[in-house]
Amino acid sequence: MLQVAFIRENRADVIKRLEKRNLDASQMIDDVITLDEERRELQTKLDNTLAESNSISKEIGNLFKSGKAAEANVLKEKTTQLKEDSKALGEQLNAKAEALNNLLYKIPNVPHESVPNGNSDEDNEEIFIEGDIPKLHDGALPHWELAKKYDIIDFELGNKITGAGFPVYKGKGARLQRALIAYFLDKNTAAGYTEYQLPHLVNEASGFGTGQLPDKEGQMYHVGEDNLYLIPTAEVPGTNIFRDELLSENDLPIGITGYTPCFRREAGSYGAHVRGLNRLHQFDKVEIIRVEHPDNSYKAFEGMIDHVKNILKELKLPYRILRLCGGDVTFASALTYDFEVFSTAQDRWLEISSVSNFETFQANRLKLRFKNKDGKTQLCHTLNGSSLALPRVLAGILENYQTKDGIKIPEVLIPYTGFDKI
RNA sequence: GGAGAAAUGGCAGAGUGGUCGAAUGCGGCAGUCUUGAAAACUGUUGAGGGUCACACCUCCGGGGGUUCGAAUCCCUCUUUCUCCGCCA
Repeated sequence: MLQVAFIRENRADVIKRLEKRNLDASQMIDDVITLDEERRELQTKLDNTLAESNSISKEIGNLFKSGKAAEANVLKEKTTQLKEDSKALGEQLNAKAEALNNLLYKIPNVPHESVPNGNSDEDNEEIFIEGDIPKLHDGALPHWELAKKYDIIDFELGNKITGAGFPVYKGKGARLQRALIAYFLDKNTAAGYTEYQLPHLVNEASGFGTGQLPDKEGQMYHVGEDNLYLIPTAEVPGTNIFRDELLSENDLPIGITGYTPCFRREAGSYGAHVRGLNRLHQFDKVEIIRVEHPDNSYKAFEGMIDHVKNILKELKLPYRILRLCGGDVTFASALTYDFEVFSTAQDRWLEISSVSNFETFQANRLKLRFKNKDGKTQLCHTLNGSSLALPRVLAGILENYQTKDGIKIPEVLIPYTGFDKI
């Protein structure tokens, strides 16, 4: 969430920049400022009341010690009213602070200046494109047909065991999944990221920390009995490592990577565009997460982009990079670049990675701070990106690498798969 | 699952009703010494709110209570450790 002090000091600018999200935030921003003023006023009143009763208590202590019990008892009566006052003020203050917080939770991050205007994914800006789109033989198939033809992914079996959106990978399909995970992790660790194995269920506090709660509660699977959530992305456990942390400046930058399955309810998405691997309830992803000094976060962002580019280049997949427009950039993000791979047999682009800089938006919620050179505490910047999400990369490989007599395996993956053709 | 113990600053660890935001050690920062570094010595060093700056307020796992006054007493929840049981 945004910092109140930042909103207060940059009121007009915040409103103007939020307009890029097609959001008129002026009312909310003004409410924040008013609520904050009221909150501080109550706080001062409460503080003064408490100060008075603290000093009386001290006096009472001294009087008792010097044997003046009668005088002490007179003072005791004075504190009764103060106690009532401070209780009432405390309740008002809590209510005010809660109202302020609830409002702050609803205000999205301020987009970076480079974010283009726009309403939907159609307004995203293509900033880079690379790789040759292969000419496929006649009768080239979309990946769900290929999966059946070569018996490497069984969607119906997943339906039987669990339900739609939980595919079963078999034989070379399963091995290819494992190969991709290992390959991605190796690339990430070679780039300096520390590998983590993270929990696949998280508690409520973690859900709030990265902002899935309270808003996107319906998108996560919830384990009611223990009040835990299945992670929709490794970002959640990975970033919550740093919840309530006060780092030293020397600790930065931090880069971690981890493979996890991801679970998404995807309530409300149906139709032809979700066929096959295009949209699943459970899928695999290797994530990269960075904690950065604010001065360095955009440089780090570029570094992450280059890193993902390098992987796609090695896989020899045709891809493009989009700078998301104000209408499409996610709630917590200031700047997001999406990577899309061209799926030749479907004749469409598939999103395979999304790299974002959240600046201090997540860190403010997480209370992730560092002590700067002057000894002051300051919020860190957080960033994350997929490196990479498996299913659509797999779709891209199957479709782009298909030949009349089998699917070739990208060269860099052969050491991981142990075979060069499906 | 049963029995017991515990949760304190960046970390370790004292503190059982007022003089405690909290001893001590480590770590961090600054300085002295040194060609430089290390060691040693000296000083400094929790977080949040509030203020131009002070003052002041809050915080000793979370929540509630007793009391004029709570890190300290009571209730409750959570977590950790030890022993027993079960077990990949």
